[in-house]
Amino acid sequence: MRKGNETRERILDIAEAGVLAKGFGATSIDEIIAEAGITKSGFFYHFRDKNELARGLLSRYRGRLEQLLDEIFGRAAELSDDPLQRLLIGLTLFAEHMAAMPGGHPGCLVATMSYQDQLFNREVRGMVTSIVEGWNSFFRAMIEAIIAVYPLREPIDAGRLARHIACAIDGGIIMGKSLGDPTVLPEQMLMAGNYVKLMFQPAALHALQREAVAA
Amino acid sequence: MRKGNETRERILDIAEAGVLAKGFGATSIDEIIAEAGITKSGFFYHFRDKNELARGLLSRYRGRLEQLLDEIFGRAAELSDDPLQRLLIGLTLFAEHMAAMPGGHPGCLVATMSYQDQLFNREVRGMVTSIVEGWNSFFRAMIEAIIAVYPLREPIDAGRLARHIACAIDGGIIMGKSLGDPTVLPEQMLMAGNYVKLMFQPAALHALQREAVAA
DNA sequence: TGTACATCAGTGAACGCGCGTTCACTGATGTAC
DNA sequence: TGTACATCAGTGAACGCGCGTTCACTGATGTAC
Repeated sequence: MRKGNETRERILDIAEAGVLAKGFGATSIDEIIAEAGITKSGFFYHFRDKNELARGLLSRYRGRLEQLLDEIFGRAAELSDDPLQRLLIGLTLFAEHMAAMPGGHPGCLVATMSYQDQLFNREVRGMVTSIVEGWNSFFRAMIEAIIAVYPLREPIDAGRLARHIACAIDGGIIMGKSLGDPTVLPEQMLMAGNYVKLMFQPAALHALQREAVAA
Repeated sequence: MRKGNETRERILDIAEAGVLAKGFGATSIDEIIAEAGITKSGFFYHFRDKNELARGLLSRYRGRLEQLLDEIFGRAAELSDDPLQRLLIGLTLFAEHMAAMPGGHPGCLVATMSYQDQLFNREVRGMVTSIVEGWNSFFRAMIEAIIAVYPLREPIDAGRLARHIACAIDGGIIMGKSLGDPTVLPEQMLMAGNYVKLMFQPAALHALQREAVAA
């Protein structure tokens, strides 16, 4: 019987929507089971307690995020060999993907949950931290690849720039939500890409500058 | 008797700490009054219900934020006449202010509350939106002042750039919280300043470029 | 192929606790005459 | 200056509801021999 897994996924879907709309604490088990059409004991068959629901939500979220990033930046890698172009194309595709979502991006589970972390046990809090770290190191690796190809006079701190991209995206999710404006997130993804471009393109201009000085 | 107002402020202080740590829904009135050393009825004397507590929290937060921005960017205005320098100096002072806070910045009330907005009535939700809009238009005004002084060939969208600064800061708050690293927020404030600098400084380089082409 | 047993995917009822809210009351301070 | 009344800043007890969790039980499917 595969029916159990299907119910589990349905519970997670309903819970995720609730958490994104109201926060984890305000999303009650009663509410979830009413929408899922099962009894409370049915819920506890799938999740031993509410912390395990949080874990389930986060691990599924992590998986989906990784898959999405792989798809999008994999496609970007097909379109260009240059690591700078790959990042820029990837961010553009990412922005288009978000813009195409009906009603805008649903919001970032991790952001919500990191604001309610007192509600969780140590294990769940550790998951939140490690997802954020993974998100950062994904962008960091891309930036280091760019640095390897575009040698610069002034060193660029890859960690800072990677965190900046991630922060702009997280901030874009929150602001989009606060303002009820789904265009903020894709716009800010493009802004982050433009920042990276500006940080690396001056290298070309500096070359021009040297020529001008020499002439 | 001024004692009432003092108690009200104490309630708000305690509630604010709770909301930043756990979210609004998870911060109970029982918990607040236990720490404040009053009874539950004492709480309801000051706030007719929990929505009014949210309103009180947000209006105090707005006032404090405005005051802080006035101080910091007022100081920046004393230090330079140039609108670009003012923004850069202001963001640097802001970053230093945040870095100096013991244990890092406590986090952004508005970000937390915008994720739990189903918990509030229409009035409170409107406050959240208007605070975010105010935050954006503050930076927007500064950027428009820069644009007025630094004429550019390609127009820069002041709204986007203003939102980018705000998003980077909000994202920095969240990421700092998730990672337990208080250096992320000041770092990202400086990164936002650097972005603005890069967007305006190429103007000088473009002039060089034209010369090089002409030569 | 039939029977015995195990596992899966739940049901139904009850639990105690903590939540936000209400209500009638009170003692200390402020104000009018 | 004294008295009457009003307002301020709360107290204390009770309310009903919704919450997460537990427990004994069950009927349908899968597996071993």
